[in-house]
Amino acid sequence: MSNNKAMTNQTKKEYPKPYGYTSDIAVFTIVTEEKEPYKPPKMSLKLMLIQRAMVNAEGEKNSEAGKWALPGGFVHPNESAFEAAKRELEEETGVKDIHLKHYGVYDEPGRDDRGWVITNAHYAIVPEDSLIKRKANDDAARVELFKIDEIFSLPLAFDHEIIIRDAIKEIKKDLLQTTIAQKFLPSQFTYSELQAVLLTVTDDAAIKSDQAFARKIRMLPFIEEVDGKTTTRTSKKPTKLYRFVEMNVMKPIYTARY
Amino acid sequence: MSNNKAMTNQTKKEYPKPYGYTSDIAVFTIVTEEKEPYKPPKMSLKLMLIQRAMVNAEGEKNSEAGKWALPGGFVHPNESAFEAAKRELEEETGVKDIHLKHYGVYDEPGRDDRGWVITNAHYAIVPEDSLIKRKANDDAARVELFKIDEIFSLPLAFDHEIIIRDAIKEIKKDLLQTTIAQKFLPSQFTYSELQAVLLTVTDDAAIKSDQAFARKIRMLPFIEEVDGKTTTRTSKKPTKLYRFVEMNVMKPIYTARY
DNA sequence: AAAATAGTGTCTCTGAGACATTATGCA
DNA sequence: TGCATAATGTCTCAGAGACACTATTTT
Repeated sequence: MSNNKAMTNQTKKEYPKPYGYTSDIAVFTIVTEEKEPYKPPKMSLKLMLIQRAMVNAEGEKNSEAGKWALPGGFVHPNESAFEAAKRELEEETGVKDIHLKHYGVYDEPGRDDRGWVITNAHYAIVPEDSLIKRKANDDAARVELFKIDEIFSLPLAFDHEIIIRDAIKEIKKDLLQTTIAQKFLPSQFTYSELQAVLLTVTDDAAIKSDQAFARKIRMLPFIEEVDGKTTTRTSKKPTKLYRFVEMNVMKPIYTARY
Repeated sequence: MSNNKAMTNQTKKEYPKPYGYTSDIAVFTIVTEEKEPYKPPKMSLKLMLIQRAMVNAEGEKNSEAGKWALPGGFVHPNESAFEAAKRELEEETGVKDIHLKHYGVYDEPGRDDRGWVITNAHYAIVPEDSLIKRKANDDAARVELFKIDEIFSLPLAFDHEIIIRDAIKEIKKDLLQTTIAQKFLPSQFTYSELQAVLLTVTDDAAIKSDQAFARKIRMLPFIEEVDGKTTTRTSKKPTKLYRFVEMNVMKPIYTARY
């Protein structure tokens, strides 16, 4: 705000106010598909969706009943949308200190039939087990984890299709361009575990190749070897463990390698 | 939105509605500081700010009077915040088809003394000359272009300090990580012109070095040589011209060079 | 011994970076 | 001629990528 003209207009004209202000959260987890002993994991990126009830508390037919939607809710006036997302996520999953990122605003007129409702979209990364717990807590609403390629054959509520598409784009970008992959991993991990996470969103040959990736990981400035410690959880041969180092990574594309 | 519980709560409880919904725009331009014939340009990134009037149309003292602020205004109910930003920018500068990007939402309770006002922040990239034109059009409000390092010694209105800090961070990131640098350049440009744009936001040795950059530009997949054409606007020796190629760039940091 | 994953040795090739040199055309 | 900018030649070095091979441990 705060253009002079807009300001003076506003104080007399009283522009219409939005009807509602909400927060939605795309809750992602990476599930380990096959985990046999001494095997590197096969992982798969999944999104949590909630099926809307057929009727509301008054027994009236719910809008968008039966369709799948992102968890979320109204922002309280004493909090920001980000705080609301954090609160709602905690109510849903019982997990605190979760990686949460705002990635978009959806305010197209007509996107919600209840009126002018603005929503802030966030994505969250949660460990698989906290979602399983949640599911047990609340069997009233149907909660499911879906693989990325299953989602768009479901009936989705409101404009959640586009919100979910954007969430997927965002998390894929962030997984490859930032160090958030660590949020899906134990604090100490093997090269093949990091590789499995990255392979959920990329086909890049340099990441696919085991040897190439095992070599590469040691020269990444934001990853360091955990001295001496090994694990056998991914192979029979004891394997080196790595950890992320706190660091801001920012390589210009103009100096990258192609 | 659309958690079942939140939904039913809301339809009876009528959560408080925001008082206002606004759009702010951080308008950036890159001005050519010295331009002698046959010289590569020295460029500098600047941000447009508006000084708030002392009194409003009713003659009352304006809130945050005299302080510097981003242009912006209230979102109309028949448009999105992005459209509002586009409209307001056009009203300000008279320029259409401008690069505009949403980068943040500011909704902390108490950020605006008029009440619960949510603002969407965008940044825009406009050619230098359109801002000069605008300045001439409207001498009622003081409009100035400031260098990045001058901004934070100014008195800034509302929470615009943090909004501007984020804008600068965002545009710096985008300049180095995407191909938006082209928005500051003519459609055909020399290596030293692109270099000058990038040097407004980075010190990277590989970009600073003339020879290194001149070589590098030819192997960037998203830039191609304009065959045969040359210009002498940056040197006495005729210089090759380049253009951007439409392309999605996305190199994982895990395969970058360090 | 067989199987499976981790990790290294080695070779080739590309490109980064540094430095020197050449090319061009104005003043 | 002198100068400034553009562009190339050349050398060295690091690392990518491919392939083969070794290492470790379980069954």
